[in-house]
Amino acid sequence: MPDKPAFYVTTPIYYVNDVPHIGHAYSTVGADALARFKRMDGYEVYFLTGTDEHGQKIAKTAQEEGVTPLQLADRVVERFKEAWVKLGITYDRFIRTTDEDHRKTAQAFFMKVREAGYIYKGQYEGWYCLPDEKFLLDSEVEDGPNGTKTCPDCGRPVERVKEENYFFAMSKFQKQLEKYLEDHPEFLQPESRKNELINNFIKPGLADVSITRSTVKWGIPAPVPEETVIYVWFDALINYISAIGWPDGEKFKKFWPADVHIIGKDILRFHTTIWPTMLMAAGVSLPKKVFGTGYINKDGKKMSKSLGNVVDPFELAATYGPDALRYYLLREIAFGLDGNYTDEAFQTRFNGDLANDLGNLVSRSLTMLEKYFDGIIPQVSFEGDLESRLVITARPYAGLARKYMDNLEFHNALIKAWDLIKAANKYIDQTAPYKIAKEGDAGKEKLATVMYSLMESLRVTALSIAPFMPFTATSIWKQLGYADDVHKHSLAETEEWGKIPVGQKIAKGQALFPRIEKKK
RNA sequence: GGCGGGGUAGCUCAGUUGGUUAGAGCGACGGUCUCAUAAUCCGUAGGUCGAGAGUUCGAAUCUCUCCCCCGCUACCA
Repeated sequence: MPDKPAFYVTTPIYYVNDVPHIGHAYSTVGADALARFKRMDGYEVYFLTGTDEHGQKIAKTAQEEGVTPLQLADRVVERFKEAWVKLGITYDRFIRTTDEDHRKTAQAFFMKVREAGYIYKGQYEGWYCLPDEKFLLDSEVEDGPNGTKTCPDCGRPVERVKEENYFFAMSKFQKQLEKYLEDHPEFLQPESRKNELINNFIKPGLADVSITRSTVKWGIPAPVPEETVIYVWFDALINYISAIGWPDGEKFKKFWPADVHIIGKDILRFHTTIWPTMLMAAGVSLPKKVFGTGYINKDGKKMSKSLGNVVDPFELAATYGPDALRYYLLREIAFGLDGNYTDEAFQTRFNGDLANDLGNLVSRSLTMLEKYFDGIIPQVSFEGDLESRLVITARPYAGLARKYMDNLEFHNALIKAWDLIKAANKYIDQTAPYKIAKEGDAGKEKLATVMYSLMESLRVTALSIAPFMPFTATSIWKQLGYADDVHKHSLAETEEWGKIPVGQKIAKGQALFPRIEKKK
């Protein structure tokens, strides 16, 4: 078997201090659509997701709940895994930063960077709140009376302390990083965030970062004589290579460098400063692309627990189906921009695009095939202009979708997939098979052509939407009478016309997307 | 304050390197078919392209000034 080209996509590893929410669902669904698309397009894909489990916050939350940090993490991890099953996420590995191989790799990576001379001992200076046993940043402390500083949590005065820590000499990679960004314009995406990052963080100068914490206990022990743990970010970022067996695992050799790290815009910074310079320090090549997604607002406002306007994606998926949620996220919002969720927009997308356009097309087409040909796909007898128009609509999809998917423009790929759906609805109107049917035997050949063309349209549609709406694609595929798995088929098959087997018996099912009755 | 991104039909947005009457979807209005989830399909809607000035034979698209909105400016993940 010839070697397939490799494709490696990652999501962020989610911090287990919070249960899965729509932001997690968004980036993960996007990564999944991309992974599925690439698989269908002939790539050997490795799709990584997981959880980030170390750090002071986790330790604190666990303590408050009277469990160990690991117990807390175990519980939240289950929530994530369940969530991803429900949304049809096809990850290859769910990595946890508490996994043994990750811990070892993180330590080895630390050693490697240290041996390379980029880790040194230094003084970390900052504010410390003694009662809370907590380090605070300059930006976190608040002004107290007489020029003193106070703790934002408890209001008590903080003191200036020094801690001996290990530092990563990020500043040494200033020039190298700037050059890399210049030479690789596609590295930092979306474009709109690029200057923001470069001007704010990179050009002003990279500062060395303290990468050990002796006051934090919950973390990976640093491979140094002192008792101290590796700073969570240094630990977490390494997941992308520990998951595939850096430095000499087979998977690492095959899949690294990653094709794209999909992340939230809030952590774009870490992925375009610390991460690339860490890799430079260790002599590892850099990922090809880092893509920051936007936030999803509710009714134009930031979602927050205090506002009580948090949208539960899993409730939506349970009510309207996982594909309705996936479709909304990928079609309504341009990946990379901030998006908005409203019940109205969801309903409009659902009824308009899914129920009326797609669901109804499947329904009306299969019903007619049952009525006119007992559900058996007839031999096509001729092809006219109207049929050619369907073919012409279907054929360019694969090429355009490849281009869009490489730029993570999911919404554009979906718009193109809908071209055929719309064209097929129009085709029915233009050919009016229900009228031909009344002509009896005289129109039989013509009717066969129309019905065959419709089945072909559905076949191509099922393949086109499979990466985005896997459950729906499977349902259409089965209704078309196929016994195998639509997801095992290839994107290239959308470019061919006339593949659905004559004589195949369809099996019409229930409505794919029952219309949502208007509220209010 | 600094840096960045935007202001285009009622709403959400497209508008490549400046070039004929500025586009799509949704909504609205009118019409049509009847296979279908009262779905589809067709037509209509006329927005000073934030404001002003400039460059040009010609600008939504380039330059300048101004107004408004948003994001980033944290060794928290």
